[in-house]
Amino acid sequence: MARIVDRDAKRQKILEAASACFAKEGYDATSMEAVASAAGISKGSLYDYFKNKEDLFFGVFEWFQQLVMVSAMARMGEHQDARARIMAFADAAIGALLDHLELYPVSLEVWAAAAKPGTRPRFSGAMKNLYASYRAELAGLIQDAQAEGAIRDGIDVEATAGMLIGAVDNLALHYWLDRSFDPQAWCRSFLGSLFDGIGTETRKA
Amino acid sequence: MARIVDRDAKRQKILEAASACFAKEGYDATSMEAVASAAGISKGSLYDYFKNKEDLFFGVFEWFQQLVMVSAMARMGEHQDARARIMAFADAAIGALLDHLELYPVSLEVWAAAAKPGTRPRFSGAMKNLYASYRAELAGLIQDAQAEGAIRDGIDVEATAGMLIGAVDNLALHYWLDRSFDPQAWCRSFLGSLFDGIGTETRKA
DNA sequence: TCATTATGACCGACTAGTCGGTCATTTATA
DNA sequence: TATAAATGACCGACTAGTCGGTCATAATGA
Repeated sequence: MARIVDRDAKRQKILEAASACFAKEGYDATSMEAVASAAGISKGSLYDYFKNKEDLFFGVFEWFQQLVMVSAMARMGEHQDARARIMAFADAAIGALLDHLELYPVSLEVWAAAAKPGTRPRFSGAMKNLYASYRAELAGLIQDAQAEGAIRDGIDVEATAGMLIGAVDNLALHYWLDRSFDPQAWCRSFLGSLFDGIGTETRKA
Repeated sequence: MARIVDRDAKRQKILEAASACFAKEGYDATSMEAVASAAGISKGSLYDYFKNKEDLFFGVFEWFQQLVMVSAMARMGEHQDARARIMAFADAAIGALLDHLELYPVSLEVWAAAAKPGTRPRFSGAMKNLYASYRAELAGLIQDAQAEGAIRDGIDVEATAGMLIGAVDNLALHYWLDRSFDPQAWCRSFLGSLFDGIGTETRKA
């Protein structure tokens, strides 16, 4: 039997196999034996690549995170218009999550891990960073739009970015749960409303 | 030892004790022995009140859900203005979640349970219903506002309600993770932006 | 080139412990 | 005493992580 020489490639393969297991069965219900078997190696070998189960799962989380990021990047195009850039950002984020919807349960398990005392700091810290970076990205786009005169001054940029990121994240969650609506359409429609306002009273300034 | 006569009261007590355990340690890390001990009974008695661990956890979920609902109701006041009613609805929802923030991890565990094959239908179904009812409630308020002329026609009511509910839910999640911002302020500011619009171009119609 | 040695990937049986759930027994009440 | 409630010892199934050992390949050197 050919011996594997590329450790990184093998690590990747394990992460892929593990992500499928974790997504399908959940963290606790996934045994290291099952992951090893899915990756086509033995349990002992698994421990040559990952210190323990938590490390393996954290690796899966990082891998998934990057997968989504890459998908999102690929979906973002060039846009002159600031408003179009914000739309594209939201579209890309949702699209990227939909691209890998079958792995979405991994995120749910990460949240659960962030709630457990043992793994809390590691996972909650990572989540905090992840959301902060998305928020900062969107906040930057909003400020650009303000500079271009497409979005008015006087709005709370942080709050707007935070709420929108939250809404988009939640959208993926609900779509995973219920496929009876079109998340992209919801998001576009909602962003349109946000830009134009849903109220009938005359807007100030 | 005084005999407990009120089975329902005892059930309540168990649910309270169990919710604290599940919130603190997570579902899998919480043993039935630990719950029994926290409730001041023996493990065997626990099984007189709940068929198995999953049932106990589902009971905790329902209990928590109701707790939040009651909190939210208590926070909703009477408002003539449709816009104020929507603001109050969001305020009440967030406030209610903050009232019981220490139990929030239970929600995370419910999501994780919804991702596991064994418990998926039961928990994902319950979540679906829960969000659908919140969405319907908010959609109703928006339609009322339209009827009153406070919100313009032509917006996608379902999408708006869904996105807002998602944003609010996510807000609680992030506040649980990171206490460095004021969720109520974010939400009010965001709703203000949504009513008035953040764009500078003249709104149609 | 070929024999010797070193490397480390790979394996899977094994340890040591956990925990959900049961049930024969005990305890308390009416 | 009869009945209902409460108990906790016990069981069986399961699994994270370990470790001694194997062997294909790479490195070395004569």
